Amino acid sequence: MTEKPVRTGKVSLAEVARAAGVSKMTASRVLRGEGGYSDKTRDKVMAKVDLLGYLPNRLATAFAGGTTSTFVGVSIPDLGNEVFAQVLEGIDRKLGSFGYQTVLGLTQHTAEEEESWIRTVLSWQPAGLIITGRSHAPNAIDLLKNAGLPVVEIWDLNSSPLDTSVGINHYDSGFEMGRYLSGLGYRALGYVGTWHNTANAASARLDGFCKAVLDGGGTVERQFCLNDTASYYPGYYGTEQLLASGTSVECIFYQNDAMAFGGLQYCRSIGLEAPADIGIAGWGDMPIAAVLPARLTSIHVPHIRLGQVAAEAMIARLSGEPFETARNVGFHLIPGSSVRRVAG
Amino acid sequence: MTEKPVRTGKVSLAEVARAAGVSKMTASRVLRGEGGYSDKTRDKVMAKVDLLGYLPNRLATAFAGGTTSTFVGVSIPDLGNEVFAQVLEGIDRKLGSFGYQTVLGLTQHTAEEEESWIRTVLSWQPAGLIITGRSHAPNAIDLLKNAGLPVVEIWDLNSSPLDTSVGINHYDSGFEMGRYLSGLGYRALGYVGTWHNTANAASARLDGFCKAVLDGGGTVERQFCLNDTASYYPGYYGTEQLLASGTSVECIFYQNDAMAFGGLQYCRSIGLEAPADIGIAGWGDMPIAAVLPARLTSIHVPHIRLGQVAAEAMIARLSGEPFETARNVGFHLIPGSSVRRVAG
DNA sequence: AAGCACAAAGTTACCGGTAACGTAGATCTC
DNA sequence: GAGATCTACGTTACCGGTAACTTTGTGCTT
Repeated sequence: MTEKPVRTGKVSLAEVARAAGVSKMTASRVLRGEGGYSDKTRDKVMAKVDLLGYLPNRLATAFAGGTTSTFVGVSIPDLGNEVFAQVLEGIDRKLGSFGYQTVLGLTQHTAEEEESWIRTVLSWQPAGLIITGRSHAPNAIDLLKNAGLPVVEIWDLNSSPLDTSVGINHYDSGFEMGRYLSGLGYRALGYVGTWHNTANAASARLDGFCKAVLDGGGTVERQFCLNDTASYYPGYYGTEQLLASGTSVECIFYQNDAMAFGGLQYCRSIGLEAPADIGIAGWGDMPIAAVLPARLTSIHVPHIRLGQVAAEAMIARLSGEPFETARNVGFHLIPGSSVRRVAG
Repeated sequence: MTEKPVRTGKVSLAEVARAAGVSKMTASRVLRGEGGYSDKTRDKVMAKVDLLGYLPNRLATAFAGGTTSTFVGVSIPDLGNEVFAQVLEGIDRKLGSFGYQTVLGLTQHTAEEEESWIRTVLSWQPAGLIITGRSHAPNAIDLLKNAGLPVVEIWDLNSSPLDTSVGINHYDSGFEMGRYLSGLGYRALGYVGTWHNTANAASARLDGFCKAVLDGGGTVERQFCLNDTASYYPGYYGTEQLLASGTSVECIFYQNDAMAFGGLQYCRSIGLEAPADIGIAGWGDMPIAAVLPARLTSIHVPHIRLGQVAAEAMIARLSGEPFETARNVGFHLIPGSSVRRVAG
């Protein structure tokens, strides 16, 4: 049995200090580079750190100092929707580069899941929370207010947020799409999206869209896929349902590009081509749009950037630096060629 | 100035106990439902918990009891690749339902990022770690071994893992695709993927693929997109590069379905249709495949289930229950109609 | 050579819970 | 009715760090 040079199991600061022949406090100072020790002492301590494979216990540090942890709780509805995955990627990369860790929570689009997650994650004394959406359970709001930590609400811009909001105005983006399609002459419009029992950004888009279409004298036929992820197949299936409902539709607006692509494929499968036979509009300018032969009419949103800005907002709040109450990262309409001008 | 009923800021167990007129220990017992207190005492304590809005400090609990935390570190290369997003979703949902929290780490496909993340996350005393891939930095391996906690390596099945492995045999999946395409008569094959400076599952697939193709007397022309996310556009662009290289290629195997779709679109843009003019094969059976007019030849992998099983493995290890050293969740080839039988 | 400033340590107490053990009073047993 | 047992608590110590304070030693002034 040969003795291993590196110890298994936990090595505490006290053991390092004992091995180096100094006090815990001196070892602590060395490890934090705080100063107040000689070069010789530093070398002695660091040598033992390496030898013993010491890993600091951040739990103890966070707990002891009253200094907050480096956790940031991030809640996202689901990851099946590429858009949210990108936002999360933007957040985690930026947070990570500043030494913070993302504690993930998938809320499945329900306020109850969100509340329960908030309760749990708060009990871990996070530095702050980034949560998706602006509508929360009343209890959740109380929890967040009482916690007294930075809260960044993302996605749907909230001009009077709990703390800080980063996102875009989804209502406006829907409205702009509605106005654009109305302007092209479309009157009989359709909408295909998913439905979760929550007021969310997608429903805000739909509201804005309907307002613009109705203002223009048109109508909107809606089709929802219940409790589904806003991905390709629900777009395909939802379109089938919508077209089977009997009402004639000249142009369909989808919850996002993935659903729009699914819809495009369904239309093609029954011999309808866009934009000749039917108009197709998506939302989000998702990666797939870049490879389609005809540019998909959509709304461009800087997803990754949105995540990064949310993380920057969190870091600013944690450093005590100022940050706007509401930061709009903006969107713009991409006309595309999956719709066309039609006779009013 | 009206007094608010609910206190802001932190309320400690000691304060609750004092308010209820009992000792900290009794309050602690009530909160944990451990027994050893009267109904009257329970009610008194719970009333104060509600009144003061007490939230337990799990940091202190985890720190104190020596009981491990409920954090599970999960490292994933990136989220731009839908496949990983789905795996993560499977993991987080399952972990969450057992009361564990996911601490996310995006390693950007580099062993250095992974090592630095492992070091950081270990210092938070997680209950366990789920990490993607089987090749790690030597230091990272030491860290994991010394940490003495459950480690589940996912994605690329490892028959002699650090601890537990959950995944599929990527080499075999590539081999099977290679054999299938060879069997159809394809000899001049192409591969389009991304390249990161790490031995990863995708390169194992390519190795298996090449072996099978070479065994069948064929050749493989490779095209890599450096440091890119395996998504639609790199597939499009990589195909352009491959076809521009001059060598003639009858059929292209892609790193995944998203890239295959990108490739399909590029081919179409230059007048090549699959399977008539060129064969196209993907990998992963991603959501988009469900809405394409011609079934994409691919390898089906149960992504979400893989994540769930990984989480189950972790939970089993944490509960001290047995779990296989290596659990193969399996794959199967989907013949599809984006390839065809050709003259040998 | 006494006095002082400062560098380089060590000591003590504490963060918020929980394990382990102690104890007073009620109930049971024979 | 004395001892045994049980219930319902309270006390103490500790987890692994760090803040705040104290002590020791060294060199420099004057």
